[in-house]
Amino acid sequence: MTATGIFDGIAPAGPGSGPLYLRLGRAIEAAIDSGRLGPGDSLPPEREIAGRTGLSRVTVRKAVQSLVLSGRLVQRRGSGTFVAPRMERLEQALSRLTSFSEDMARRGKAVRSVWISRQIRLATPEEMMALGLTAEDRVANIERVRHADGVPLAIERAVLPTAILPDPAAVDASLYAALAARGLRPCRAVQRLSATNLAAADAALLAVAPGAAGLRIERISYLASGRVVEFTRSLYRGDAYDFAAELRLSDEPEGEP
Amino acid sequence: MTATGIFDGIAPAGPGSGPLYLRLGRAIEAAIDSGRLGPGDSLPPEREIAGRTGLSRVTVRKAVQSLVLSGRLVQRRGSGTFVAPRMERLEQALSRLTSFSEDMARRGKAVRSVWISRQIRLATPEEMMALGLTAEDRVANIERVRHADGVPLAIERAVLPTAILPDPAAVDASLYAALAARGLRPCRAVQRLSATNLAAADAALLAVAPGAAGLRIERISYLASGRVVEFTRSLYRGDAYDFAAELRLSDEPEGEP
DNA sequence: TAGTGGTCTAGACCACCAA
DNA sequence: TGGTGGTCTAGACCACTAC
Repeated sequence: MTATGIFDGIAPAGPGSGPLYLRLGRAIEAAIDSGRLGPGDSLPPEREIAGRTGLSRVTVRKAVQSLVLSGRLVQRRGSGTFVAPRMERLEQALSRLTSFSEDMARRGKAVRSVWISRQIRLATPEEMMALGLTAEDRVANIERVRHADGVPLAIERAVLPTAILPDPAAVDASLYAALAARGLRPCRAVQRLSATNLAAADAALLAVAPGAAGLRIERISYLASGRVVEFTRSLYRGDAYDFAAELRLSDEPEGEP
Repeated sequence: MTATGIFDGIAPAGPGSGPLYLRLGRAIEAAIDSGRLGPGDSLPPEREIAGRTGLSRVTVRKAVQSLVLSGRLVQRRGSGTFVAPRMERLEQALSRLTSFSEDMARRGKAVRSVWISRQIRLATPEEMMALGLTAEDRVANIERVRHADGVPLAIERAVLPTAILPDPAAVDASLYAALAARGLRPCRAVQRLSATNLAAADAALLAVAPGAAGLRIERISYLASGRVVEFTRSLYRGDAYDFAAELRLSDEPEGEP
């Protein structure tokens, strides 16, 4: 379906205000919001939009780019530009220490991991800090892209002391399962979340546009003894994940117990 | 300071691989990482970079734009392009129900709120769902930009049943203080976090580039009685905030206690 | 007033995909 | 092979800032 009439009133003399690329962007977005363009529908070729609106192709591309960035459109070279399919957002509790594999299994999703790296190497200064190691210590480094039902959802880069995980190749689908087999499953973790624009390389791994918003999560996990188990830096697709947290009013002053 | 020699090896015949705008972007980023360009330093004008590298200004702008998006550069029209100042990241606990004002006061920050809107209006369908209202019910709508030490950090859009807050104009610096004065301070809340690219309007309110990553937080707060107090949708600057959460292994099935 | 970033154009070539 | 998006250019005008 190629909606007609969406591109009226964009021309320099037309109504609306502000830069032309913003006006065109709003017009396309309105067409999606109103349902005149539905998920999977194709937009006309950039050259045709340019012709119809009287704009240059550069300007059309600038308008489209902003919508690609915000995840409303998808572009495929050699194929076309399409309205992005409705993305089902996955919700994850922020207070329970679960593993990705178990989490997805509970939802009935087919999990797949694409390995980026699985090796033993020296710890970086940041990792030494997090894991409490020295410059001579080595770490098991595990990096993978997590998929659920074929959709890449997250990049996970974990480092563990070799004392905890001597052989990273032993990790199959679930890191926590491998740890549990050794009796070293963490029972507590501290996480830090922030939002970031995905760099080109990470964006490619997650099949989103460079610069798309992602959730960066750093997690340090501990055994009951207080020993550090893992230091994991993950990048989640911003359009695919919701993290849920429950807050309680605490009158106690902050500080170590 | 205007570093020289940063722009070598960018020309079409030069080394490196991939699109020219990516090569130039990497070169500038490397100059920042290596310290040859420090916070506050200015880049040469776009036209000069174009001249030195043999690229067109459009290509130079594309390279610079990606760094502006990721927050490494700041552009000021009529003035120039500068390396972004180091941003101090604020950390906030995700398990404690605190108010922005109190949180910042505890850190010794000067808090300021810029009001966007303060009104009584009908509830939208989404707000009816969240607050448990009907189509006839009205809500107090409070929208403001939160600043700490002069830096815009978050956009906060709260709606409350008029039964809870009959007069939104009574809210001064702190919403929670106003509620506490009426004996209606929430003691529990459920939050959902996700990452998103900030739309142009929101980005402008937060003084970041359009498309920059932001953290979207939806919060529904409750009284001890279970009555809903507020439904708040906030957008936090991705470059300014870290949210911290502690996770525990829970073997119990999920559900209400 | 001079210089900066912001917008816009017309046209070109390349890489990729589908028929 | 024809059409699509991806990259790139040279040049123009505007809006704003600093002086």
